[in-house]
Amino acid sequence: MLGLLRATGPCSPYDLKLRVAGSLGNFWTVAHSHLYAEPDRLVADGLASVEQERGGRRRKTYAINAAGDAALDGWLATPRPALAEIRNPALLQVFFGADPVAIARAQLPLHEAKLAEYEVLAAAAADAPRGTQPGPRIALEAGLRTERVWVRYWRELSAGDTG
Amino acid sequence: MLGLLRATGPCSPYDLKLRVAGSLGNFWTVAHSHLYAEPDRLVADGLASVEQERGGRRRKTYAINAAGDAALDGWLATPRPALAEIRNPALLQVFFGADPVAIARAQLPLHEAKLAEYEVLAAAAADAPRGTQPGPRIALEAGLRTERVWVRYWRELSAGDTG
DNA sequence: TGAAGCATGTAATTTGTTACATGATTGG
DNA sequence: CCAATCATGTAACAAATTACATGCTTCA
Repeated sequence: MLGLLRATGPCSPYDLKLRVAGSLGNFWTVAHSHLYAEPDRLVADGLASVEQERGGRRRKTYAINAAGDAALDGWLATPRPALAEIRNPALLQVFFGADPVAIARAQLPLHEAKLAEYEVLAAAAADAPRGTQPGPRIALEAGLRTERVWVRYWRELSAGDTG
Repeated sequence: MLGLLRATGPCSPYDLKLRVAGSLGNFWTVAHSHLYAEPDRLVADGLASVEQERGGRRRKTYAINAAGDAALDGWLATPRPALAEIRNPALLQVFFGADPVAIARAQLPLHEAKLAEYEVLAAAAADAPRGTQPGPRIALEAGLRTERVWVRYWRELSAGDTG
C-alpha cells in the first residue's frame, strides 16, 4: 500500500484502484474495500497523511509521509527468504483427480487471453520514455514467462497429453 | 480437505499433515491448525464422520462419507473459470522498485533447491506402479515447469540482465 | 428527470495465521 | 527416567472477501 501511494502520489482510494487495475492487479489483486480501509491504518500508524474534502463526495486524499517512505525503503531493501506458492485452484482439482482435459479446456482460453494482454502491455512498455521506473516492466516479464508456461501446459493437457 | 480425506482414507489430522508435506504442500500450504479444525466442520456439515479414541492420545479419526464423496465429485467436475494469481512477494518488491539484483540473489537459491526437490519427486513418480492416481504427477509437472521459469528468471536478474 | 454506472465507503462474515498449551512416545 | 520431539488440539488474533448501502454525475 505504501508502494502504491508513493508511486501514485497524493490520491484517493479510487485513484489507487485505477492504478492497480492493469498493472499490479495482474499479479496481486487487491479488493477495493482494502484500498479504502488500509490507508486509514497507515495514517493511524503515522506512515501517511490524509486530507478530506469538505463538500461533494467528501473524498479523502492520502499521501505517504517521511516515516512511510522510510518504512517502504526498509521493506524494499530486505529480500524475503521465502518462495511464493502456486496455489492454483485448477491445479488443485487436477491433483485430486479431476479430468485434466476438462480443466485444461477451461483454463487454456483464460491463459491465452492473459498472455495476449501481457504482450500488449509489454509492447507498450518497450516504448516507455527513459527514466520510467523499471520495476513494473521487470515484473511484467515474469508474468509473460509464467503465462507462456501455463498456456503450453494446459494446451498439452487439453490435447490429452498427460506426460 | 475432502480430497485429502478421500485420498488418504480414514485418518487423523496428523496423518493428513504427513500426506500434505511432500505432495500437496508443495503448491498449496495448509496450516496444521487448519487440519485439526476443518474436519470438524465437515462432520458438522454431514460430509464426513469422526470417531474418537478412548484412551491414549484420544485421537480422532475422520473419514469421508457418501455425501462428502458426492460433494467432492461435484467440485472436481466443475472447472472454475478463474486464473490463479502469481502473488509473489519478491516480485512485488521488484515491482515497487527494490533492487532486482538483491532480490534475485535471495530468490535464486531457493528456487534452485525447490527445482532439485521436484526433480527427485518426478524421478520417483516415474517409477510409480501403474494404477497410481495421475493427478499428483500432472500437478508436479506444473511445479517443475514453473520452477524452471523462475530459476531462469532470477538467474538472469541476478546477473544484472533487466531485459 | 430518471436510469446507469461511477465513486465511496462500512459492516458482517469467513478464512487464515500465530501463539499457546500440553500429553504421549522414544531413545539415550 | 529425563530430554527431545512427536502429536494433538484450542484460542486469540489478523486478514481478506463479500455483501450492503448510498451519494454523485452524466447522458439520453
